[in-house]
Amino acid sequence: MLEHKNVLCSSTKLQLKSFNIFAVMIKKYTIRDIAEMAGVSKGTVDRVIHKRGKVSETAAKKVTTILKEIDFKPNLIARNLKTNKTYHICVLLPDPIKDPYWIPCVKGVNEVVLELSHFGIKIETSFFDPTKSKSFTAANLVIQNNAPDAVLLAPLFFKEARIVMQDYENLGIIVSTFNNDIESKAVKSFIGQDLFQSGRVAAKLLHSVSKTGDLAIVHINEQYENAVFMQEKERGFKSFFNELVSFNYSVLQCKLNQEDFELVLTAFLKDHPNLTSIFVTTSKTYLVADFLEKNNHKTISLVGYDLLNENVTHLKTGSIDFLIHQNPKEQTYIGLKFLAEHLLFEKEIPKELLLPIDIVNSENATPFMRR
Amino acid sequence: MLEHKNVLCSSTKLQLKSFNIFAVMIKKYTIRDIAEMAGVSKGTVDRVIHKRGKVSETAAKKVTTILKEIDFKPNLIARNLKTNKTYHICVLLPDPIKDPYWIPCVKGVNEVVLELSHFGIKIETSFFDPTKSKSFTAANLVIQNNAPDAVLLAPLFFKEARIVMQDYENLGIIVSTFNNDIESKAVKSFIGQDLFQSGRVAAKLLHSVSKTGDLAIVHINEQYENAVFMQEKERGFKSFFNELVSFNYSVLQCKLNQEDFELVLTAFLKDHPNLTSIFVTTSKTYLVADFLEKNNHKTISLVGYDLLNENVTHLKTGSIDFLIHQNPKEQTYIGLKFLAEHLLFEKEIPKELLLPIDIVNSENATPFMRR
DNA sequence: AAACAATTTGTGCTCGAACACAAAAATGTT
DNA sequence: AACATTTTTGTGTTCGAGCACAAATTGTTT
Repeated sequence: MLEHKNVLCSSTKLQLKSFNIFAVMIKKYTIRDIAEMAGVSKGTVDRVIHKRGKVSETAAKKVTTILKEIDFKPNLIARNLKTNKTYHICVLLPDPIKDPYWIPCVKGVNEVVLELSHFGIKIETSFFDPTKSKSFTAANLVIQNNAPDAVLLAPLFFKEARIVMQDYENLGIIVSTFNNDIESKAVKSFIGQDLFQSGRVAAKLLHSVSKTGDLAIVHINEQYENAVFMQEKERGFKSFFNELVSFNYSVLQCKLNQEDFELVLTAFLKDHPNLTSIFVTTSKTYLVADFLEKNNHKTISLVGYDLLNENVTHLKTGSIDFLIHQNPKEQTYIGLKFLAEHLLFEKEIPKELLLPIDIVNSENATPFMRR
Repeated sequence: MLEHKNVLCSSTKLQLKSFNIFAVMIKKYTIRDIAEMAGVSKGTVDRVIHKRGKVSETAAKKVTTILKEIDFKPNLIARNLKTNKTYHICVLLPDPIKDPYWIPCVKGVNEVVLELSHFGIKIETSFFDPTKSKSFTAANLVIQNNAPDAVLLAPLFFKEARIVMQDYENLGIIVSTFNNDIESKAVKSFIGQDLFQSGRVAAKLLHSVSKTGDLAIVHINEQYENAVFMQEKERGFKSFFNELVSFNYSVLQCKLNQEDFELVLTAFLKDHPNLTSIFVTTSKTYLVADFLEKNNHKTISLVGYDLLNENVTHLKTGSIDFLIHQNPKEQTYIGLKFLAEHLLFEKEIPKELLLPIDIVNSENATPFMRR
């Protein structure tokens, strides 16, 4: 049924000489066709295709030859109609109430649900507390008891996630991850961004905004979640300036918590009067922006992460220069769709898909948020 | 078959109390079910659904009531299997040999072809000369003679496109456009970017790189193609600086052709020694970058369009500061997929979809190009 | 060679919607 | 009332793959 003709027109002259580059008019073979060609019944062909055995060697050989020869692709529509099977996928997300970064993921899930509504796909979403690794482990236990066909999750806790992955593998449950790569061969697929490169993007942005003065990398709430992943961004950020010839300013580091925030940051800024740029490695960028705005540090450039409403507000008033969009919705959408299509149509899932690192300023924020 | 359960866990305590927010376990009704419920035969139900007539008022009413009550959705898999119809879509692109900007579009088309390979969709691509409006018109004539079910095209020539659209409408052929919006109600759908906003993004980028000095908008090869669309970018660009309080530099304009390029640009730069920023409104940005590099104008910031290899090279050497990615591949992909899903599954197509305006610097270019 | 078991092969029904055609009911004509 | 005509309704087959079960073939034992 797949047909794709490519017609080129030699457009130097007005007259259109259209000819085919490749005219794929693939004859659609059915199991019955193959049966006839091989001189057997469709039952036999079916047995060969599904390796159900109970086929004599001679018959098997005849059928396999023809199968290969014509590159037989079964009609998935018909298969789907017959089997009428419902696949079960669980999605595990950090609770969006605790961290609004994850809100768009729910939308991504819903989009897949809508798109695949004619097919037998049951999707169940559950949440864990992004500040508590035990909540993550417990949530995975619940899912494992549900025995779904596949799972999509954001493995916020590196160590715990790697352990949990083993259980899934033993249970024969396919797992895809997104947002954070835990580099486990037990995961089928990872959808996310290159965090090292993401740090380099931030570095380049700050460097193009201001060429002089010291820079600071700010980590917020590093004790929970994401520690490994923040470091990756830091490494990328530093690598950019290391490669920069004739760069003679400092790249500093500053760790903040939401509790002692103001105190520590005030002290830090006092210690480093030459500071012109700040890179915040999390979506909590607005906290720093709030602070800079209140304390009238208008000259400091700021780059951070994610299109939370608070961040975008600061982007528009100018207290944040750029945001890097990690596109959690798209990550979820793609990860889930891959799983569904794998179950339904036996599509191959890429081991890793790195999405583009989106740069956002005051003028292009809206369409990203609307999507 | 559509099922989506949402399980929330009150994650303040470790114990997971999971409960359903909405458990959509939609009972899948078949035509036969409805027939039974209405006390008629499946043939009658079928006639009602397809408005084939030949049904008594009483029977029709009974069926319609139930149909509405349970919000009946026919099994599209079964329908597709039965009808076994092949839909025909034509894609018309500017010849990528004449303008490499369009190369990614072909990849976008191929992706749809692959994804929908199990369904009856025949896609035919043809090209026209982007420098000759007559070539565009002629190509559309060829397509109209082919009588496809739907057409996706990039209407580079505003006036000619609006005329051609009428013919399609009269022939009952669905047309979607991408890249350029010709604002005709004869087109089913437009996929693209907000060009006005795109100009504003460029303005903001140049403003964050250098706060002082005059700026120039450079149009290249305006006589062919795109004139209307370049102006839209210009308007956006200017609007940004008009809104900027205490901005007292000039926003100049400069029109170039590939023939007299060096001469005119040399003269222009001599005339405006305070120039610090250039905005090129087309993918030919590399021409300006080449010039600036050769003539040692290192201090001038440059923002332009599209991830052509030549442009990206300049991005990495630093002679282009930012590129705006118009994402032609994604535009084609989405436009085509919408059409296919509309034909196959009667999905609604949005009248307009504006994709995000992607900002690209030296550090995030690669993943955009790989996709 | 008959009787039986084991293996191989073929047939026919199913999934749900579409549609052709046959059957039945309603209406019209004499 | 008898028959023709039109309108309405019901039945059965099809699409292609999957699978249960029946039929046919081969092999083994006495």
